[in-house]
Amino acid sequence: MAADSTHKLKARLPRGLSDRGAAEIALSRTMLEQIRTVYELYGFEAVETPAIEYTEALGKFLPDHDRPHEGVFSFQDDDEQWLSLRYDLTAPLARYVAENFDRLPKPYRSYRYGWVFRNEKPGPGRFRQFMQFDADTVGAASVAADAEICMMAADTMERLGIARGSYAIKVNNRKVLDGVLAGIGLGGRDKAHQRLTVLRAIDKLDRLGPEGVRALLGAGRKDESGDFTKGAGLAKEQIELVIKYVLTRRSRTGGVKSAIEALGKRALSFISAIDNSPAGIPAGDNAQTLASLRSEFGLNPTANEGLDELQQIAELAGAAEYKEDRIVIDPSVVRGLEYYTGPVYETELTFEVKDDDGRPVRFGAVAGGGRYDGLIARFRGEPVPATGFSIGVSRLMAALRHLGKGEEKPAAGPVVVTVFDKDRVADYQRMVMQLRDAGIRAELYLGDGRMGPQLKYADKRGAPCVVIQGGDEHARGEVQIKDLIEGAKAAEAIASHKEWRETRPAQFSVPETKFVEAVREVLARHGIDHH
RNA sequence: GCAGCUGUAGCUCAGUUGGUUAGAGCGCCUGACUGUGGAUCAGGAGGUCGGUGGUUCAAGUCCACCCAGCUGUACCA
Repeated sequence: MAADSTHKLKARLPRGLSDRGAAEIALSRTMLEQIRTVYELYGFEAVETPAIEYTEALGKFLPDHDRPHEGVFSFQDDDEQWLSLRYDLTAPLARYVAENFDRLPKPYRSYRYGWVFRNEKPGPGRFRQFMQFDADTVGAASVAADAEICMMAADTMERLGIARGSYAIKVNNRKVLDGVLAGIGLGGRDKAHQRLTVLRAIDKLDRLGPEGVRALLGAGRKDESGDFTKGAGLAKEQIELVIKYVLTRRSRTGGVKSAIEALGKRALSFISAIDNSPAGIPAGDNAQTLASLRSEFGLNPTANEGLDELQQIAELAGAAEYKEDRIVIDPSVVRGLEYYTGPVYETELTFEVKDDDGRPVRFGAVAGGGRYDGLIARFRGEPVPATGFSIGVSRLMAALRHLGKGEEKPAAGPVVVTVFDKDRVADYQRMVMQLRDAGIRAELYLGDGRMGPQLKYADKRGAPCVVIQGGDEHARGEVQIKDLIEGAKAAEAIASHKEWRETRPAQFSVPETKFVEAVREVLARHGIDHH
């Protein structure tokens, strides 16, 4: 392509993807580290699989016809086999476990994180490439495994600095849903499509409210843009039963005092304060919820089985002091319409997040999971019970970033050693090395320019201080150290440029032999880490 | 995918009922200030007005189609 100045290439990022800068990477690294710490504490071990799998291994979406299923990034290998970028970490884990089944300890407890890809419409907290962090227990049929994962989810949120009450681990069971639907005459193979429509409607309770769900269960619903969604076409009594079921959870509303507390870590420090906006906390009384569900729907054996499991989870969690302010039974949780077979859970943030224009932003669940006893069986022919969950790190991070109201404090930059005299670059380089040997981030100014541009550069880099040695200092065996942070403060009181330059605020001279020590003191004064 | 709204400088926006050479603030660069980041002042660079076609003597402005973004909705393994 010719470098034609009138038709230059437009630099642009494909939508749904994002570049990340230093501050974001630092935050991400901290979050991953904190999640990992909790998972390790629970005894899970690390495992990693590649981003690409055979398409057939990822699910039922084989690229039939000529083109692969939309939503998945797929391509053909040399041998014409279809490959796809993974769209979650669960299907690849199932492949890995099935392939290495004989040598893995059972139950096999593992965690992994990585990028996953979905080719769908992006939105707030929805990306085409995003990071997930999963933990799974394979080979344990006991609901104790599910209960443990719910507790771990709660621990993880708190470890990430999200205060109790500002998140909720909501639990439900697919068997209860199935039982309830069978109870209103939606059992059986021929009603599968209608069942799906009902489940989708239930899933929208948070977003549309009971009235919206009612409409979707009946004739249909018209949204605010005038678009119409066809409903499930249920009769009045059926609708009321489903609504009754969905609203069984006793929710109460309360204010969130401080959603984010004790973030401590510097990488998270840009998250300043959040609104004290009241938010609905999906609290409730699990025992009451269960009792109501049982009296209404317990006659159905499938539902009853699911309720037993939910009860065990609630009891196990409760015995470990994980009460309803953390883990709450919520009949409206549907999740993963396809492969979940028993308990399902999702984590929601209960505080409101607003965008730059002050409008509320809906992020949806930041983590989710459940029991998928059938997934590994696809590879092995024998049922292998498994349960796990996944944190949407990218979405969670997007939500937390929105709380920061845009102000991101970049991490401190390196100490910049300026080049005063071009003939003495070697000397300056040696000073840089002395700083580095002392464990201090440092760099030589590598650009061209006089002192002005060099200091401007240091300022832009967030350098805590610069080192200057001109001819005069050199002759005296001294170096100048300029504290840029202190200097910026002093500048507020200085009005004239002349005075500004002559006073040289926050700048001092030290003997050459002591300059590393002096730099170290400046860093310590500003609380900047170094070895 | 469907629907609504929006596209003017790097960013936020103004631009009269269609009328000379399309503006402002912020940001960026240069200088005042030849050994010093800020502030102030002066100057400068930066636009095929999202694209294409049409109506008109004349289009940033009106019309059609396309593209992109935002919001809602659908789908989401």
